Amino acid sequence: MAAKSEQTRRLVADVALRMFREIGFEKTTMRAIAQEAGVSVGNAYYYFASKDELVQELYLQVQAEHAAAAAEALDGAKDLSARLKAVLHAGFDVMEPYHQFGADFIATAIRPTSPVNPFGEDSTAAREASLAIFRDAVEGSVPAAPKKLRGELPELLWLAYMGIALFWVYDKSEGQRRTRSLIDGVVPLIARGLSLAKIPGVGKVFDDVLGLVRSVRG
Amino acid sequence: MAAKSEQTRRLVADVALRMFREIGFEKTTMRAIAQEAGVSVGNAYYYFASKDELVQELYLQVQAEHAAAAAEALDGAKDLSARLKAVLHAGFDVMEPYHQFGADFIATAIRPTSPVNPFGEDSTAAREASLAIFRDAVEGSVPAAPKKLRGELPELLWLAYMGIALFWVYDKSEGQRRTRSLIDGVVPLIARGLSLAKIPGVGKVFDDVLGLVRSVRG
DNA sequence: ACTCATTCTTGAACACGTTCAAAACATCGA
DNA sequence: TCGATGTTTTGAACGTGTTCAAGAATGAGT
Repeated sequence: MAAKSEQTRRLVADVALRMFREIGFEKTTMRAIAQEAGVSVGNAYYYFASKDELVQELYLQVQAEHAAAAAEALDGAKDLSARLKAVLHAGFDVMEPYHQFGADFIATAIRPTSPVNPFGEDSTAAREASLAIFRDAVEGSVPAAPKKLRGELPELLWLAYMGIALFWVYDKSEGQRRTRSLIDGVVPLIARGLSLAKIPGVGKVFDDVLGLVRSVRG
Repeated sequence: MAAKSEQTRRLVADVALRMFREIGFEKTTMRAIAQEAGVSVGNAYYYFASKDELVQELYLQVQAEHAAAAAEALDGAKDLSARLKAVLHAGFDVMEPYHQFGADFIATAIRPTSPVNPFGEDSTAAREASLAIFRDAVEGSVPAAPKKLRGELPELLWLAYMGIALFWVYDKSEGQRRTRSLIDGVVPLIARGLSLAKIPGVGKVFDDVLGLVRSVRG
């Protein structure tokens, strides 16, 4: 019966995620997870090859919630600024309960060999899902973003999102309001910056930036 | 005799740094360092409170080398592009032997509590030294950078340097030539971008970016 | 009902970073 | 020379993530 197996897996994952949230990454030892879940340590390892894989589980869940929250928040937002803010704020709303966990998460995630690494191969699916959120924000925008930028824009915005997430991890202000201000400040600037692409002298530079992005991505 | 104590400290640090370079972060265990240095584990801990502090030792050394190499490379470079390239390439020249180590270094350094965290308080001195390199590059530039940008520019360039360093860590191409291409591509774009600040419509956006940077830095 | 292969579960064991009480050593004033 | 005081060194011990040989439970085929 596959259901029983899946049940144990979910139990371990749920206990781990709750402990991550409530007592943080370091205090959530594999032994503590196992004990709390009423299984042996080895059994937890049967379902998750490493503690990192439990972090990945959290990553996937947060991302699914972000996609759902973003889709809802995008409803009714027309211009790019509003849509970007919607998507970004939705992301940090979802991440809020895990703020204290963020530091350890990033330390894990930034390692090239980590399954959670957002640039790595192991998380291609997760990255695509995350990218799709930004593609959605850009493509549904009225007025539309400059045509020549539209292809690369979601990826660049996603990259900016990673940067803001890093800022958020370091943000010790209550409720991370400094991160919220950053979003509200930077998004209109991005939108205005993009509108500059029409100016001839500026457009050339934009083209070269895009060229560089393309050549470097390979 | 203070000399003997300092001698042990240097011995441990030198052995550790060499092992970091030669066999990487994980294989360089505290026990291995101690054994190779001919001291006990506890003795290594008497001088370095954690493995991270040995990483910090490496960080300081690499940075001192960077400052020296940059100063030399800046000699004779006049315009901002040339000076920036000089400084950046000098940095990665110095870091080259530690490339495989880079991933673990960044995972350590990105943790807000780490003594090596480039944004943290423990490394204010190190960050200032690193910033000074970029200040030097900007201030000695002929023609000079736009006046209104000159204050924040070194900090922004340093930030870009951190971003390129992250790219470098992931760069698996031989000799990290993709990172070198990125530098050669992005630097002229930065220089050209800055020259756009004179265009009225663009200048306003620049001003707002600077305002945001200032308001967020606190 | 009885194999037998597969899936699941266990807990002892390993190497690691780190801590700490105790020992060894050094320095110095009397 | 002798103790007293401070500095340096030691190695066993702790808790951690992870591994693994062994056993228990399950299920399919006869």
